[in-house]
Amino acid sequence: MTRIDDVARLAGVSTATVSRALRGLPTVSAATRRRVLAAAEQLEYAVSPSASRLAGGRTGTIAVVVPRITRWFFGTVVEAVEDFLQQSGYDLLLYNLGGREQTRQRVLRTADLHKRVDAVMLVATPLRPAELTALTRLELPGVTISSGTPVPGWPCVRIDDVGVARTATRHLLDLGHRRIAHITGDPDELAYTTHLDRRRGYRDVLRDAGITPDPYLDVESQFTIGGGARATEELLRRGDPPTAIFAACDEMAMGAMTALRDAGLRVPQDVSVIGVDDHDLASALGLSTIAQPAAEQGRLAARILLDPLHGGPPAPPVRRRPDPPGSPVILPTRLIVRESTAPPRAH
Amino acid sequence: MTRIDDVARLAGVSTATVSRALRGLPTVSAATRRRVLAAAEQLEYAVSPSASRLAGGRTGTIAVVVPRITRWFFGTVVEAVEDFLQQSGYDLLLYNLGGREQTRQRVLRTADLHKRVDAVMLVATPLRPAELTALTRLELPGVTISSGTPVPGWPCVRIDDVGVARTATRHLLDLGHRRIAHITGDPDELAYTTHLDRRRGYRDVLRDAGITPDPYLDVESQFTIGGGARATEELLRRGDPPTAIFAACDEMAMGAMTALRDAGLRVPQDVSVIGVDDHDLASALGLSTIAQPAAEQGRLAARILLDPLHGGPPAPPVRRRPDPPGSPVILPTRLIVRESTAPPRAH
DNA sequence: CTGAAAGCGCTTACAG
DNA sequence: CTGAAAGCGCTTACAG
Repeated sequence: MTRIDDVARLAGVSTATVSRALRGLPTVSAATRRRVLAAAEQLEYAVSPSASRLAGGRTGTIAVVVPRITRWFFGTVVEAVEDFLQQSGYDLLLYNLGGREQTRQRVLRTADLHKRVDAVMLVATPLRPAELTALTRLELPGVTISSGTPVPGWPCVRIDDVGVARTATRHLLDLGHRRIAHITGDPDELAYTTHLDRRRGYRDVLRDAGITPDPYLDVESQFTIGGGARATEELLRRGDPPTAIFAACDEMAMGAMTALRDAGLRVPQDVSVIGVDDHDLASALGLSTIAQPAAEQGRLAARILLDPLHGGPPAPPVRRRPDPPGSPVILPTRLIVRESTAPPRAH
Repeated sequence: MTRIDDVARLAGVSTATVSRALRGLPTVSAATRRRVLAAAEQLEYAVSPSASRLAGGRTGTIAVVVPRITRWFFGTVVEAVEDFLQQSGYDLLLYNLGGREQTRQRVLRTADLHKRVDAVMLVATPLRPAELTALTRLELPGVTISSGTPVPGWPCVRIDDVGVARTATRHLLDLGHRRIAHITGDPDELAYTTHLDRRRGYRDVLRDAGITPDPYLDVESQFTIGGGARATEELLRRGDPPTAIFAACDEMAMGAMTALRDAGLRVPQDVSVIGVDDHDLASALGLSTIAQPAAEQGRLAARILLDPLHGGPPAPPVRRRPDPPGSPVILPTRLIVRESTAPPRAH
């Protein structure tokens, strides 16, 4: 493999100059830069990341932590982030927690993390108090997406989860529903707030309409298709089924549709169903939903993260954001009405 | 951050000994090892990957290249691979091609890759001749999953795509169908063989049954839900619809079910549908399919890749597999009959 | 705008 | 089983 001194020799300059020219630093004359680039091209030179990182103190790598890459939201976010990082010349180090305690500890072993990446993106990953303390002490730049623990100094990109639930529930009320159930996920997980926020929005709107939220119509399970199915079966088992179900995500809504069908109930004639996300399959299934911009959240978070990291043209390594940002960036969501929601049948 | 000499000082040994003890090399006395580990623990020492990589010549990183992480098969594979690598102490560098020429070039810029990772896993990513040549010259260890270009010296983990198609088609024939359509994906992509293999199995079985494959019943689109829907719409537009559709993957099958429903046709009463994968949603939708072990393929491929990489306990860096493996490892698949396939209605 | 030299934090022969 | 020393391939003050 060609090294930097091969390029330096061919271009007739020092290795320091090659380094500067290749990184686009402004302190290199146009003529010299041209010669260096030509030499590098000719020798098919690629910088050694290990050497560059050791000498420069930057890793050029971003850690992206997600609960489960196979869930629609996280896959979509990662795809968008990877795209952005790739174009910016950063590597993406993927951590898929997958509910494994061991992985979790490895990721949040902060000394490990600190020497491995320049910044961290935490997607819907709530932190335990000890983890938060350790991470904060690191002074690594970072960004969070979606609900989770706010990390001091880290910007946050998300949607308005309470608002989303309000919109969904109001849509069902507007159609004339009164017995509206809610199914949601992950009660056992850490300090997730997504399911709490969405439940809050649901209850608030019911109360505004003069309806007392009925605990019997509120079932927790997992944020998956199977979780939605199980929650719905539980709902049906309790007797006196609702005329509408607000599922905390589309995957759960799909599970609900299946469980309803299996129970001989038709959607929307017998029971209306609405979810949250606008999953790829939602339109195929005719599922009404509150669309959230997943890719956009990933892209924006990546942009925010890299912006201070670059620290301007001469790119001195910046170890933390100059101005710790305040409130989260809230991206808009919108109601999409499809075939899975309709007025309840007359009594 | 603590460095190796901090640990050495506390333990009262040289940095060389710390290095050996921490990596578990056998040439360290038990007592010394204990002291080193205690010191490292006490100082919360974590090795610097950059320094270690530069000095050791190994990156401890595996590149995983997938077409689109958001597609079921690839997400599931990546999750399994990440799990395995994580447990083995390797980092996973994710490359999501996403049809972007630019990313593709960056990934397959071999000098870049060589300095960045110890090995490569190529998932369903066919190579252009120039890419194959460059990659082969690198002498990097690697493994491929699913169809794609065989790389000399790289093992391959996959399923029998021809066999899968045969089983699916035969299932439809056994039910009594004669007008069986096939919808598949990615004709524009590079030298994919998946769609070719599956088409071959489909045609072979038809011919065995004395049926001449009808090009009018064979539509190409994309390997996605939308692709399946579009292919099916095209099929219906051509008139005289089939009584059954064999879709090259479950996502296309789901799109087909939607398109059929939109056209006022019922599944399976009017048209039977079968896919390939056993996607998470397949059982929810009652979709008959040929199940393939996606996670298992990822896990196995990771194991194969790391096995020679470790090269035994003393772990000297091995640059290529000792014995270039021969034929691919073929994992079993199985027919799962659900509600989307049934005998055709009597004429 | 450019170069010589030090240094980033490890691992690896080599010697004992 | 252990240590002293060289070296991995860059980047960064520092000096000019």
